[in-house]
Parts: sequence; C-alpha cells; structure tokens
Amino acid sequence: MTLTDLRYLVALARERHFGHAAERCNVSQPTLSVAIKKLEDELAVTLFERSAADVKITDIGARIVAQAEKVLLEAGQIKELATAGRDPLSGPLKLGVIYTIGPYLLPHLIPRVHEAAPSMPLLIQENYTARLAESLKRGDLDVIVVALPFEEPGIVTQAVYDEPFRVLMPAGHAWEKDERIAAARLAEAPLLLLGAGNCFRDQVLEVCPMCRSGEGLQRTLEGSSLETIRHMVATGAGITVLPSSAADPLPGGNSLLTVRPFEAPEPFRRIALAWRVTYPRSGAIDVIRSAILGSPLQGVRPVTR
Amino acid sequence: MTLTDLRYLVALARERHFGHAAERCNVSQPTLSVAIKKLEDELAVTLFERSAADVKITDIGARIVAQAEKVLLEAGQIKELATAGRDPLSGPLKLGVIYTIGPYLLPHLIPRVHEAAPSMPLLIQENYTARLAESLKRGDLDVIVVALPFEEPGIVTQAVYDEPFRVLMPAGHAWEKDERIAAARLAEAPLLLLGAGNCFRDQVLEVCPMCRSGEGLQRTLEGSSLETIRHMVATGAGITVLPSSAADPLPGGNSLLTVRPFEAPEPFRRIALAWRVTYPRSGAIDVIRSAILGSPLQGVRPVTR
DNA sequence: GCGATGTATAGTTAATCTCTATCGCAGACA
DNA sequence: TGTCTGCGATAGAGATTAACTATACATCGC
Repeated sequence: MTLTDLRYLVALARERHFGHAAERCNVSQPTLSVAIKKLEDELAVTLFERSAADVKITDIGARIVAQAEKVLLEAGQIKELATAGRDPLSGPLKLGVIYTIGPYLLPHLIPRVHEAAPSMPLLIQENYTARLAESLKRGDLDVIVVALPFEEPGIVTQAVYDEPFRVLMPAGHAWEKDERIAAARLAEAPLLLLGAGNCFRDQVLEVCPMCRSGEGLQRTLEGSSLETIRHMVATGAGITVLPSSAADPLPGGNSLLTVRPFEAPEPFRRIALAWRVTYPRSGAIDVIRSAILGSPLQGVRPVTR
Repeated sequence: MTLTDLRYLVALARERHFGHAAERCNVSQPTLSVAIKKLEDELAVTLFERSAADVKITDIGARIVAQAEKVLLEAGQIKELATAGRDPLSGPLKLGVIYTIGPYLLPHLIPRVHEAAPSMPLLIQENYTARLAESLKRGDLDVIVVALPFEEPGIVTQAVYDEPFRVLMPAGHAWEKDERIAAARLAEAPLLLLGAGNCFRDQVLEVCPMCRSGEGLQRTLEGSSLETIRHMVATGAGITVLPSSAADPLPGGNSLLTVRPFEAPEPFRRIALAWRVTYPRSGAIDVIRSAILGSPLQGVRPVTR
C-alpha cells in the first residue's frame, strides 16, 4: 500500500470508471487496474464491483476510500509544513549570549531582528560561555554570541566585531587627568572583577598579567554583573575594566564615573557568532549578524572577513 | 514521498541513529540514509542535523515527523478497516423482497438471520419485481427475493423454493366440497386479483389463461395486497388464488375462509434469490438462503440445485 | 451473433529500491 | 599528533516494482 495506490483508489471512487480515473491520475488504465487489484489483494477485501455497465464501490470500499482521503490529506499537510518551514527566517531561533554582551547588545538587536525577520521570534538565554557552548552542542541553542577564542568540535564561528576595553574609575580619580591608561597600571589599583566563569574576567586578567598572580589589590565579585560593578565603582569601591559597549554609552549621563581608553596597543575582545556546522538555517544567522552590525554599539569595529 | 519513507523518517526521529533506525526498519543503513536524503530533497528542507556525535532533528523536522506519525496512524486504520470488513457477515445487507412474499417470509427470516449473523443488520425494502431489479442493479439493494423467471443482465439468480398455489374461497362456498380445484374453473368465479406490476397477478393469470382475455368475472384491485384480498374473500366478494405460504397458515384460525389445492399439475411459483454477479459477499447470501429454507413456510418445497 | 465499451492480462521497459562494499569525516585516545 | 573507531554518505550492482503498449476477455445492446 503506497500513497500512490491510495490516490488511484480515491480517483476511482470519484470517477467510477477505470479509464477516466486513470486519465485523471495521468496513468494508463492498466496501471490503475493493477494497482487497485493489488490493493484489494493486500487488504483482502473487494473494494469495487466491476461490471460492464459501471463500477460500484462496496460498503467496505467506501469506508476505506474515506480513510484513504484522510491519509492523503494528512500527507498533503507534510508538504505544506515543508513549504512553510523552508524559510530559514520563519520559526523561533534559540539565541545564546554571554552575560557581558547581553545587556548592551540585546536592546538594539531585538527590534532589528524583528524588523528583518518578523516571523522569527528569538528565544534568548544569557549565560557563561561554557554553558552556552554546551547548550549549543546539545541543540538547546541554535546560535550563540561569544568572545573569541572559542573552539569547539562541530562548532563554527564567525567574528562579528572587535570591542576595545576601557578603564572605568570614579569621577575625580587620580587617573582622570590621563587621556589614556597603560594596562600595566591596573595592578596598582583596587580592580573589581567578575567572578570565575565569565570570559571577560579572564580577558581582563590577560590584559594585566600582574593582576593575576599573588595578592593583588583586585577583588573578585562572584555572582556579580558589569552593571553591579559599575555602580560599585561609582561609589569609589575601586576601578574596573569594561568593554566599550558597556562603558561608552554612559558619559554625559553619569557624572560619578570617568571612562578612559587604554594606551596602544589597545586591548580588545573579538565577539563572534557560533553555531553547529550542521545547522541548516544559515539565513537566520546572517540576519543576526546584520542586526548586530546594525546596532549602535559604542566603540566597536566590525570584522570584515 | 512514500509511506515507507515516512516510516523511515519516524524511526530515525525515534532512534536518532541511522544504523539503529535502519535495523528497526529491517533495512540497511544506506537504504535509510538515502531515503531520508531523498525526502529532504523532495521537501527541500533539512530534517536532521547529522554529525559524528549524534543526529539532531530540526524544528521543522520535528513538526514533519509529528505529521508523518499522523499519516502512518491513519494509514494503519485502513488495514484495520479492511480486517473488520473482511467478514461478509459484518455490515448491513440491503435486502429486497416482493410484496407477495414479504409479509409471510420476513417474520421468520429476520430472527434467523439475526441469529446466524448478529452483526449483519438487514435493511429491507418491499416492492415490485421491476423496482427491486432496478435498485439491485443500481446498487441500492444487495440481494432480492423474487419469483422466477427473472432474467437481468449482470444479475444471477438462485432458486430457493417452489410454492404451490391455493384457491381461497369464503367458507360455505360451492367449491368447498371439492378436495382439489381445476385451474380452468377459475374463469367461472369472480376472481380477485392484485394490480398490475405484481408478478403474482401474472402468474395467476397464466394458471388460468381464460381469465386473461375478454370480460371475465375477475376484478383487479389496484394498490391492494394479498391480505386485503383475503379479507375481501372472507366477506364473500369473490375467490382468489394465493401462494401456499399466504394461504395455508390460516385454516383453523379463520373460519370464514376455505383453502383448496389445485388439481395436478399443481401450479406453483419458484422463488429465488438474485444478486449482481459482481457482488462479493456471497457468504451473506448463503446466510439468507439458509434462513429462508429454515423458515416454516407452509407448503413450500426446497429447490436443491 | 457482432460491434462497442470497458476491464483484465501479458510482456517489455524503465525507474526505483535495496543491497554490499567502501569512502570520508570527526572525535577519542594514547 | 597520529591512529583508531564509530557513523553517515556514496558508488555500483542486482532485484523489485511500476509503468507502458498491445491485446485478450467479458458483457451488453442492437
């Protein structure tokens, strides 16, 4: 029993004539004859009474034809589903973003994605890189926004933008007089850092290797966020390093804080999209990338690959 | 897209492993691989993300698999319907009976059929032979009970029983003294006859050709029935001829009427079943035949063919 | 009976399905 | 870093099935 057989069956039930039904199915009359006979043999019931005068459907035949129509209808739905699902911009996209990007990127990203792909709702999760990577590999996420380096088997990445780091200090801080700050000086100040697991913490420590070892002045704030740290800096608890997208939007709006760039070579992080090599909705990824690049993130430089 | 493809699809969605899914489907892994690929090409969507680690179903894939399961379920119903419909004794049987048999046969027939085939309800129609024949050929009836001769293209008949004719007269009638009545004498009496269209009318007239021609004493009662005529005979309106099944049950119960057989050669009618050559439920017909022969019809002789 | 109509069958060709064998890729492990 | 292993994809051969054309067969109407 194949779907083709069922189509023949339904056609014959409608036409009550092998020749006409065959024509409607674009096959020859013997083809249809044989198919119906095969079906009857397989089901071990007589579906039609054939006579010279006409073709009559049996009671059981009528019931089976009705069921066959249902099957064909449901089968047709598969094609409809496929057509609807063919558009990579239709259907929800599961997006993951690291904690140190989300709050600054998402407010810009979301309306842009919604405009570019109205029928692609975003299901967003913020988390640490490691957690995002896990979810991505498991299939719980489709695309993630992370900082490079990011190497995972089966995962491809595409750099989107570079983002310079800034020094954030309370207004009136001694360094305020300097246009730019040398990275090495971070070791001299009470540096507020995110907790372990945040890749940004590691990147900051990489900028200032002195800070890492021994008993520096830095304080690690577990369970904190860049925003919390920023508030703490404003109260004079210390200084910190922020990515430009988190640091730059505020001056003019916050008289308690001062932002300074680093001396060259300016430290920065490279933000990238990552997805499974096998992920088929590349169009959706393109939309995300464009939306990110279209977002007014302070100080970032697009990476043209 | 075939039902087999859908089975492969569903198996793979369950197993998430081409090899295992193939095994479950009793095919080789390449067979399943190719089938899935073919489906994906045909639907122009990616149903699964394959990687070395595992097989992930895409969102659209999951929706299509759900639909495929629905299709397979409905397709399975076809087999169930066929199995249920395979029994010729299941499902209603449309039975036609001529007017001059119905009232005497059906009260016996129905309980017997119900006993022999409890899940075969009878849909019964009483009518003239011509009308029954028409319905039978159209498919509105499955089997009819008629008197022979009955020749119709595409229709086969099977004689069931012979039924002798009786003369019915009012009690105290002059012929009451005779043990048997000669057919020719019918022309001498006021003979009450059914209206045109009743085959029994013609059969009676055949018994007594004298009655047919000219201005006899017979009276045709259009729109009447054997029962009506019997009542009329009881009131002395005339005599009549009845089939034995209609005439014999009453003596002892009706002191107003007298029944006499004919002289040899005793006239009779041959009752038969008729159905379309193509009608597939021969088992149902056998049940009807047996039920008729098992019915206590007065004076009838089974026809063993 | 004979022709017309309509379905079934025969025989052939073509498509398709399925198989075995093998490739190629990616992750795991030493 | 090289090798091993598991797994899906691919290639080519063989078998099955589906379709066609031609024709046989059955039935009914004339």
